[in-house]
Amino acid sequence: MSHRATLHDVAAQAGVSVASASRALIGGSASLEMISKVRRAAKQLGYVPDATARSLRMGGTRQVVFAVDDIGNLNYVAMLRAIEHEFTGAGIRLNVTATGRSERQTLDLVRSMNSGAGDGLIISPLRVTPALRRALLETVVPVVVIGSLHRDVAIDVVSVDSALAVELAVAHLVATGRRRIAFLNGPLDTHPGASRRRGYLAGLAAAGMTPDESVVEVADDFTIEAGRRSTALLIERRPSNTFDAIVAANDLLAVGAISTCLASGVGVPDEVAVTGIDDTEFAASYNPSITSVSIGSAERGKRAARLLLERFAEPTLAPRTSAVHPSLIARASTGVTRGA
Amino acid sequence: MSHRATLHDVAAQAGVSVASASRALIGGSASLEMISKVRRAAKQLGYVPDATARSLRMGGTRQVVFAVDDIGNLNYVAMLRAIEHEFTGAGIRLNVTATGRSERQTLDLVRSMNSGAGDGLIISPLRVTPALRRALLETVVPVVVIGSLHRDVAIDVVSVDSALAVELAVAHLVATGRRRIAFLNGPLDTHPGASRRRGYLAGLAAAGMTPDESVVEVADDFTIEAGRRSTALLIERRPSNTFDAIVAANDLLAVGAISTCLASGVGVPDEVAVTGIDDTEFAASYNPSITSVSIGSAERGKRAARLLLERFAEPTLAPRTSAVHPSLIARASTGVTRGA
DNA sequence: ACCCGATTTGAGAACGTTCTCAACCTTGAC
DNA sequence: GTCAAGGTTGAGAACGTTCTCAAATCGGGT
Repeated sequence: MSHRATLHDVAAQAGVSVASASRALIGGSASLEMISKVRRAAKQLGYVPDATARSLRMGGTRQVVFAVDDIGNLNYVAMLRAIEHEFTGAGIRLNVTATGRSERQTLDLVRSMNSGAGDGLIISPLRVTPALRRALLETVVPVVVIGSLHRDVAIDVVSVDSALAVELAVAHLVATGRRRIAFLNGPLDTHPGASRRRGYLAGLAAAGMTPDESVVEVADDFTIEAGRRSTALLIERRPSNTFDAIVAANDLLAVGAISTCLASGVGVPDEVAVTGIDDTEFAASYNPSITSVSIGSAERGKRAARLLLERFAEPTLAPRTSAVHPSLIARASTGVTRGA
Repeated sequence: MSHRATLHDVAAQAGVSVASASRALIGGSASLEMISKVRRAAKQLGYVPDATARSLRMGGTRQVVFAVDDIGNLNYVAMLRAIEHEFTGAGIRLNVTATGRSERQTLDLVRSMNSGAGDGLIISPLRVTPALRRALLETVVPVVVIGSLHRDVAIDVVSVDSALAVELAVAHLVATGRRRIAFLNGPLDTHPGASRRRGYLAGLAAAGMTPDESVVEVADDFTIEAGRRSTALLIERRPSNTFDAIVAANDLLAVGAISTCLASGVGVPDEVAVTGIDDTEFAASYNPSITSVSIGSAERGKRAARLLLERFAEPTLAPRTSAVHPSLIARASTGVTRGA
């Protein structure tokens, strides 16, 4: 096994032409004798077709890239699983890459699509910069964005009303008797950060409450650690700036908020109720279990995959937008005891 | 832009031969005038080299595959990050694929390496079946296994003494005064499942305790849900088969154990202490924070990446094994209050 | 026996790149 | 003015596959 057997070797071994060998293996018109001869030779040599050569000839790797900012967020894992499930049937391999937090890395990835990194791209970017928007538009393969593009560009999008998600959380807290609702947001230069802030303000307005910036904290990332640090700041400012609830912009921030509250002797949900967003497994399993607004991560992944498959089949389709509706799941962190 | 510009187009635009265009862009011997001419033409046409064609010609995609059973396990995310970090410097793209729990899927993936899915494979399999071992040996590209192969095969391995990890947990529980230590294991047909069971028995023996199978449960997966179900069974059998500690075979099982204990009114750590393994972010952030044995996931990822890079440079190297040592991090779930 | 249509086969092009090789041009030394 | 050495260029092969097209073979109907 000094070197992989090629189709040429198989053909020679079977005593037929390369063209016939290809047909026999791939299923073109070939006699039964030819098929069995070639199959035998292929098995004997341990022949495995070269995907690179096939891609070059056929024009198209059967690979789709899924790009995500933080692979450690279970939110994206749910999307990933749904997408993978949708593609395995179609014989498409999914290539997951974490773009990290640097725009540079994201741009490199998007541009690499033009050099044949895959036949399509599903991307869920936290930050949509003008450069990224331009890069996405210049991509030669179809792209589906999970999130928002801020502007009307000719790209398929699966979106969710992120602001509404926060409004639902605020409404739930108001309905369960909370009166001073703090807000633990993620970075404002991200799409979720910006729209969730809008939702927070809208939610307060709907309840006839006036916003108070002294109970609003902006974490520098959507992570547990960032949530911890920002929550500590919120607690420090009490009791002069008091609150009886925290709306966190995602589940990881909510976990950071709860753990910091408890460590500081602030009872959850007795003194402070906490809500998250994403409805990850993390939220359901935490102690106390965390009330969270589902923004349909699995559903969004599924839809993104289908949009891409449809575009593969029909490339001239007009760009489409698919919206998923958020829904709140009440749990112990807002005083709702779990049913059986 | 009906169709991507090729090197041929660039050469025509610049009025030179394809060979010269290639040299000018790649850095072969070429005059300054040639370089600037070709660069200009390339920019003008928006030329991006085709990775597939280059791979075919050069023999080798600059891509490495990382295969993992459960991408939802933060343990693997830590490995992933470390591996990615190691590769980005070398200009290698990492292709992550979750093989799910089916052996079939894993085998397909490993075999796909022979058709050019990547230049190397890092795999962390829960179950090493004879078929998988054979497939790994037949792989034409270098493979690094994170875990264990059960047998002496000519493949690079990064291992950790998984049994010792459990022994450390048992010793810690004994040292903190626990006397009846239950064991919440994962499936026995997995490598971690089997070796952690050995560690549990060894740990008990070292403390002069006799094992009691009525306080041992085997979950059918290394997940929170499975941990919940099995812990419920353990609790059901109390108080006739009582216990004051649970050693869980990983952090997810530990979370399932704690949440089920608390839901059943069993205090943690007062009545029952719980330990996990993997030292994931989950363990550190849970309430109570979970004592866990770190098995150096990030370190193992880093070493695996380096082993692979070294083998790329020196393919004839003898197979090596690199071992990481486990270490226990004590937290609240065993009654240790966290320091500042 | 002959011919027409249908099926099977083989030779070779093509995908886009890099690399080998020979031809060409420059430069400088005698 | 000639020659050698060195650098630069272009033609074409090669990577391994699929596909087009024409040649060859086979079948049956007269």
